[in-house]
Amino acid sequence: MLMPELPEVETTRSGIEPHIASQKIEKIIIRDKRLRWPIPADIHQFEQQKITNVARRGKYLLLQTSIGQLIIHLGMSGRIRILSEQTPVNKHDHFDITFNNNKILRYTDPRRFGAFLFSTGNDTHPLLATLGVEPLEKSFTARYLFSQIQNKSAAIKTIIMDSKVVVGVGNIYAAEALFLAGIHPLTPGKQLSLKNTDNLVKAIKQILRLAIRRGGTTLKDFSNSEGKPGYFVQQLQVYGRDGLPCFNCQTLLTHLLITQRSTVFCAKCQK
DNA sequence: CTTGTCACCTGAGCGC
DNA sequence: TGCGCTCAGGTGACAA
Repeated sequence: MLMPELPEVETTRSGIEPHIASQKIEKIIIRDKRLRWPIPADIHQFEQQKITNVARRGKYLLLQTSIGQLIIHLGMSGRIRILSEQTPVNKHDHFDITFNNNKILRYTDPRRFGAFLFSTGNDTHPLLATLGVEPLEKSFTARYLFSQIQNKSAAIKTIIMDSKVVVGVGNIYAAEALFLAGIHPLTPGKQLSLKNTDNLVKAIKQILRLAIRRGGTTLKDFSNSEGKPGYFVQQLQVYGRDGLPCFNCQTLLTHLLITQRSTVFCAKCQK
């Protein structure tokens, strides 16, 4: 099973949007408040509020209303489904948001690394305040990333996974983007040329867009009770392929730990 | 400021 | 059949 990265979160966002946009929250049912942070008791103030927008910032899902927004993070094993009200509750179903159209948004998360929080008024939640740029927006340019890596000796893989620099690039797509760009994951940030930085930015955008397109087709059953995540596995070039031949040059792929994260790359294609 | 390390949590997969 | 071990990983907290 793979973790929800930005493409999976975006696919979830676009999948739930038609079911809950403009709907009124009837009730918030909390079965286990012990997520990464305890679910705040006063989150119930969002009951009777209408969802005005279903947005995403990085890997955070934002259910917006006129009094503020509900913030959902899927962590590593979180999943959201839209179900009918009588669907039986299973282990790890930690909260429901019920709507006046008789649908419920059910959050399931075995590892409880996710979050269910909120902010009110015009406040920016502290978790969202320090986030960097969205990788798929125009503001994520070669020049921007180049300026961010100038004084950094950290591995480029670590830098692109830093949410203060750019959001939504997790371990899987970081490895894939570096392969696509032909860049060695350990390259110190400051050593990247502007040209290589440009290649990397393009690779990140390309890999995320492709994954979102895939998700759009393979995840579309997320709203039924099976809710099987259909990820991007069949497209992965390096992630999880340690010791297997590079699809490009047949060299056996190399495994490395970079800041405690498993990293696979091709020593021949990535310099 | 940067950089590195750890904790949180549970299920899957494996060796024995 | 089942026990115990390791691994997976987003991200905040904290140390250096």
